[in-house]
Amino acid sequence: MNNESLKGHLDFLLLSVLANGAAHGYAVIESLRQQSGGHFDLPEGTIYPALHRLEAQDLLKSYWQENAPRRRRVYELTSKGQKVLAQRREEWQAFSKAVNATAGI
Amino acid sequence: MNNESLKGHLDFLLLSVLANGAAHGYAVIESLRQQSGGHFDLPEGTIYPALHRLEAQDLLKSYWQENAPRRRRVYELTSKGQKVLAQRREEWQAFSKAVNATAGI
DNA sequence: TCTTGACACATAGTATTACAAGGCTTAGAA
DNA sequence: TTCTAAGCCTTGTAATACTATGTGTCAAGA
Repeated sequence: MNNESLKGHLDFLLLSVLANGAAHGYAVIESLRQQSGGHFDLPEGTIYPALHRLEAQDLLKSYWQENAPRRRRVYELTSKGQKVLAQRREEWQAFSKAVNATAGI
Repeated sequence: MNNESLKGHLDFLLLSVLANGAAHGYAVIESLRQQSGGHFDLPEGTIYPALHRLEAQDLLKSYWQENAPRRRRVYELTSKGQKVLAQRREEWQAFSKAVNATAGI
């Protein structure tokens, strides 16, 4: 939420959300909020730069959606993004397991 | 490890380790390595500043250990530190639960 | 003896990051 | 018309873990 705990995990979350299907930035924010049970209510200044970063790393590709009531840039996973997502998933599980073990949980 | 995933969680780990008993910096590094199954092998440049930070926040107190073969600064939890640890523990559990829910784990 | 490595502490500087704060546009409701 | 939500963007900032480097002690081996 309002602390530093998200750092280093945001990319994993974004890739996870987009693994459910292509979506534009505002929808990603919505999905994050809903799927996390309201825990991740992230500002646009967090999401948009992160999406740009992931696209620059070839983990996402994007296009302007035509025939939409408002202009929307839609993002979707690349094949590289899918591989990296699988990797990030394992890293997250190893990380959380290690934290739990250290904390006696 | 070598990425940013630790950010915001290191304090929780340090408090957790010291909840098992007072220890000096080098021993904290050892405990972190062992309790995490080798996952957290953190350099001294990470640990010492973090311990100082926690002490500055009154979550730890420290003293130079006398009659030791080498000079050691021993850290232990304050009562405030214990309370904050319990709080951090809940935050971690809520956070990891939210990540898992978002990622479909 | 000399050297290597483990033990033990410390700090200055760096890169990365999430976020705050602001700005822009458009559609639909009040 | 006015307002709000949708939708995108960027600049600057604070916090953080880490790299690199320095200090010194001690034990063991070459």
